[in-house]
Amino acid sequence: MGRAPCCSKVGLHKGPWTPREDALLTKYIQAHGEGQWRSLPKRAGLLRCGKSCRLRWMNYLRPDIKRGNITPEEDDLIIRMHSLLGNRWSLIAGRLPGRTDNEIKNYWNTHLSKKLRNQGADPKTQDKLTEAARKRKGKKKNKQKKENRKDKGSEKTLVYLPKPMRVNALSCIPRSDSTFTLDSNSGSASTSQEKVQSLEAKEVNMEWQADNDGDNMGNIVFFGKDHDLVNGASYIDAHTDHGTLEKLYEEYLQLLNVEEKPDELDSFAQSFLM
DNA sequence: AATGCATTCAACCGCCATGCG
DNA sequence: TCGCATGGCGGTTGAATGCAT
Repeated sequence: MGRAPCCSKVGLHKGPWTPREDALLTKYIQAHGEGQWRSLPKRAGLLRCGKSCRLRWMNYLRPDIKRGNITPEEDDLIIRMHSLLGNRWSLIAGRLPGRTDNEIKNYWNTHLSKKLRNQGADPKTQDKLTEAARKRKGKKKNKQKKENRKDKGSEKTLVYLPKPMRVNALSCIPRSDSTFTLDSNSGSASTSQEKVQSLEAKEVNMEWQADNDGDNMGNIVFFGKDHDLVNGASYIDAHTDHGTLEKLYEEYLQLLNVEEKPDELDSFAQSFLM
């Protein structure tokens, strides 16, 4: 006997959503907000699994979804982010406002992996963080690895975190008022230890102010709690998507510093992925 | 026009993490 | 500490569509 399914499958609709179902779901969420996915279908009058509702909303119906082709700049960023993060689609998506993890995953599988292959690169070997990601996931296959890591002792590798920004997939997408909060850590302590402690202690709420007169991403500026610029380098004044995306990627490179600090990569990955 | 193969992407599935009682 | 409910993630599937013959 396994675990009970997330919802009763009996009598539930499957497959493509109808416009009516979309309308019901959208209307309900607009009125009551997201969450309580398990009970949502019943309350919304939908014969769907809660997970299906959530997926439909997250990947398709949300008003802030950016439809349309992936731009070359996004394309480039996805490739490079993937080289750093591996198949962490939600994390990658979090850095591409308006894009969903599913969309990026599909785009990777259909376009980019092929593109890389054509260029003579192995799409799979790109992901330097895949191992760390797998460990985090704690899937059965890797449980032994996880145990081994435990056995190495409780010593926690210190991680140098210049100015990591934790941006989840949702928070990265501008709300209708174009202002939303990001979680970020601001690190300015002098030693690694202090940095980590400082980073853990400080949660700087940042606002992403994006003007609305153009695309989803216009000029973007990060502010600290008191609307001061955070850490100087966190200031992004990008007049193009590419500028913003490039900046984000540069930060990742800086954070990872893969070649020079290989031992720290995994720890960083862990902390970053938390 | 008909057929078969290739590609795309929305949706599903199973698993894991987290929060709560 | 344990078990359950729920949310979230990544891998996979399959229907729809495009394209070549």
